[in-house]
Amino acid sequence: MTDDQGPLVQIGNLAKELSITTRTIRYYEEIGLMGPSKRSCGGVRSYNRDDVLRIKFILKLKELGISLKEMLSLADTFDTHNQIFDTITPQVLEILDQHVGKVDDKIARLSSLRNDIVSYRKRISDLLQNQSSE
Amino acid sequence: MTDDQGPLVQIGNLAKELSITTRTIRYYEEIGLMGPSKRSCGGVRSYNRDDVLRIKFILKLKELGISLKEMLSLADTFDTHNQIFDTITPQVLEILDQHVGKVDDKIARLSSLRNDIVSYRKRISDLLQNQSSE
DNA sequence: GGGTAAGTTTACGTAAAGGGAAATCACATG
DNA sequence: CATGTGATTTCCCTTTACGTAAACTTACCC
Repeated sequence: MTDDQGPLVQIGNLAKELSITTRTIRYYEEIGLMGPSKRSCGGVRSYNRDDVLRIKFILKLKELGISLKEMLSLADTFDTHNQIFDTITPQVLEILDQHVGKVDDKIARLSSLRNDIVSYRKRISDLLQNQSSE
Repeated sequence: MTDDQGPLVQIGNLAKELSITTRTIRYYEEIGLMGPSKRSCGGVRSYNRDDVLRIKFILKLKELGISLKEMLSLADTFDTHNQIFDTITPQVLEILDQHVGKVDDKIARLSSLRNDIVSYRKRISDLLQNQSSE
């Protein structure tokens, strides 16, 4: 195990690099998504390459619509094993699959909603026609 | 104009009839979607046929995914004219059209999201395959 | 040693659409 | 009259993912 995990970066620069705010990073730590970050003597947070990978992974899942809460249920597995792409992946695959299902549901609901709107629109529109011809 | 708008109904019965809670009805009044309801001497709300129609209309729009805020922008027109299906409909049609557009957008975004998830899933899955064969 | 940029914690605020509880009031009936 | 049921107002609570402010400390530069 190497304690030297590459260059350390501070929260501000990391946030800038990832186009998020420092608040977001601290929040992820706050809710337990990140585990306590290493601090310098003065208490300033610093992040190594693995930490950065982890945040990027979180952001990726978020982008795919996975909620932070859902990620938290994965966090345990995250933490028992430091290796992200080993023990974690099967569970992630499962979550992703579930999520595809959810997305499909949403799409179906929206399509049906679209039909409802269009047919309701037609009803109103017809009503308007009849009124103006009276 | 007839002041006699049919039978008056109280909030509890109305709520039951529409399968919503009394809180919801009061809430719609609270945010200005309904206008102040007529009160009996004691201050008890009562609703006539037009009020009921209006709430039903609101619920219908809500079912179609129109937010209460969007409805509020219509509320002015609602209020200047008592006739719902006369002056109001063109605006409603417009909102509905906009809404179909929004729904289409959402569907498109979800479809693209679906692709992202599936391809990300594949990447992880491949990674897992390679690792286990090493 | 002074200035200031960036870090820290703590804690409250936000949007949406109401839910739920408390305390008081209205109305009908035995 | 007492009681029970339903209505009334008012206020805080909920969820999600942070934003924002206050008050303070650290880090860095000249």
